[in-house]
Amino acid sequence: MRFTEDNVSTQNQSEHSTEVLTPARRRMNTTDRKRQILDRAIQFFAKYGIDGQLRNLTKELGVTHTLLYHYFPTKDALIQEVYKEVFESRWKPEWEALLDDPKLTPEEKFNAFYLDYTNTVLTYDFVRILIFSGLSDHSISDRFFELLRSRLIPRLIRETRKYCKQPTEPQPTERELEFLMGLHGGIFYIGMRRWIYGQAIYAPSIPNSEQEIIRDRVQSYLQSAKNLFA
Amino acid sequence: MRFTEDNVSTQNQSEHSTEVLTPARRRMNTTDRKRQILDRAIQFFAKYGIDGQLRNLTKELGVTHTLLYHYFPTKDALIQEVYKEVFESRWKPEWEALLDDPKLTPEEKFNAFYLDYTNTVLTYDFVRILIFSGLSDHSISDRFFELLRSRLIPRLIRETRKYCKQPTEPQPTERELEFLMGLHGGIFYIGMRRWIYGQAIYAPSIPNSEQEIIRDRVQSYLQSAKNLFA
DNA sequence: ACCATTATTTAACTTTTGGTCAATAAGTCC
DNA sequence: GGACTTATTGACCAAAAGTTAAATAATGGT
Repeated sequence: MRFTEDNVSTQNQSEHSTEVLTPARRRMNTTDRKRQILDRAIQFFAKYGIDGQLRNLTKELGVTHTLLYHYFPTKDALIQEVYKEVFESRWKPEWEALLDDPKLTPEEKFNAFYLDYTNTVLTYDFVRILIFSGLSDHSISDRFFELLRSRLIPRLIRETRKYCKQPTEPQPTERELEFLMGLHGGIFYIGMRRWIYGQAIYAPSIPNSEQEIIRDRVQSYLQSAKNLFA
Repeated sequence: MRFTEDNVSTQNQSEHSTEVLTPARRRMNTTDRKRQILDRAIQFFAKYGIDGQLRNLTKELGVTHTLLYHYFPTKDALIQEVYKEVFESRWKPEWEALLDDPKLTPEEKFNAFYLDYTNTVLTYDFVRILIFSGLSDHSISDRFFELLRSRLIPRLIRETRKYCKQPTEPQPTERELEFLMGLHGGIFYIGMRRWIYGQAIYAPSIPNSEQEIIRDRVQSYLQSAKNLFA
C-alpha cells in the first residue's frame, strides 16, 4: 500500500531534485538525506528549543520519526551535530584578516567587522541556538565566546588603542575590555530584540539602517575611548 | 517562621533505619506553603526552563509532586504565577519618579537609573525567566518591554535631549531611539554574559566595578549623543 | 528482469511526565 | 481524648516522547 504523503505542503523540496514529488517513500541517498535532516533540525531546534519533539521535526520533513535513528544514534547526537554545524558554519576566519588589514583605519575595520558580524551571526538560527545552548549546557556558547575572546577581542582592543594613539601595551585593562563589551553587547542586543523578543528594530524605514546604526555606535565607541583612555 | 524550610532530612535520612525519625508529613498553612512553592518554582524554572519537571521541583521542596495540585490547578497555572510574580516584583515605579526628578542632571539620572536597573533586573532569576519567556510564548517579555517602551524610553530620550540642549520635540527619531538601545542593550548584555553564558564580568577585581562600568558607558552615550544630534 | 542493498516504515516497548483520586494523618477545636 | 478539617501522600492513569527491531519497498547493479 502506498500512501500519497500529502505532506507536500510541509516542504518546498528545495532540493535540486528534479522529480515532482509524487508517491510515497522516495529514497534519498545517505548524504543528501542527512544534510536535509540536519538543515531542518537547525531551523526546528532554533524555533522550539532542544526540547522540541522528534516526531514534529520529522513531520516537517515528511518522514517518520524513526528514520532519524538511521542517521543519528540518538537525539542528543543530533543536537550536538546541530550545535557543531551552526557554530562552525558561522564563524568567519576572514574577520581576523580584516582586522589585521594594514590598509584600513580602525574605524573602517570596526564598521566593516560589525556589519558583517551582524549579518552573519545575528540570524534567527544562530542567535536562538546560541542562547538555547547557553541556557542549558553551554556547549556552543562556551566555544563561541572562547573564539571571540582569543581571536577578536585582542584585535579590537588593539585597533581601539591605535585609534586613541595609545601604545599597544601587553595586556588590556579590565576597563578597556568592559567598555568594548558595551559596544559588542549593544550590537548583540539587536539580534536579541529581533529573534528572542520578536521586536522590530527601531529603524525599519531607513534604508541601510543597520549600517547606519552600527556606524553611529562605532563612532561613539571610538570617540569616547579617546576621551576615556587617551 | 515556625517551620524551617530545611527539608534535607526528609530525603536522605529516610533510609537510615536507625530510628523512626522522619518528621514526615509536616503541615504548613496554605499561604506559607504556597509562598514557599512559588519562591522555589521561580528559582527552579529559572534554572531549568519551563520544561523542568514538577517531580524535580517538588523533590527540592521535600514533598510529593501531587501536592502542587492542591495549590495550583495545573502546571501552566503555576508558570503563569511565576511569570507574574517575577515580573511584578521587579519593576520599580520609582524609576519614573527618579527620571522626572528636577533636582538631578541628566547624567546623574542615567547613572542612578542604570545602576539600580542593573541590580534589580539583571539577576539570575529575572534575566533567565525573561529570556525563557521570550524564546517561547513572550508572555512576560512583551509586558516588560511594553513598560520599558512607554514609561522609561521617553524619559531617557527626553533627558538625552536635555543634555544635548536640544528642544524636546514631539517624537523621538528612530536614530535617537536606536542609539539609546545601544546603551541599553550593552547594559543588558552584562546580565546575559553573567546568567546565560556563565561568564564572569571582566572587571571582578575592581570594587564598585559595576558602577564604574555604567558610568563610563553613560558618559560615552551622552557625550556622543551631543556630537551626533546637537 | 532479477537480486542485493538499504532507505524507510510499521509496530511495539520503555520511560517520562502531567494529572486524578481516594486514603492518610497533622493540626485545631471542643 | 475525640471529632473535624485539610494538608499531604501513594497508587494509578493516559498521553507524550525517545528508542528498538522487524518488515517493506525503492534503487542500482548485473
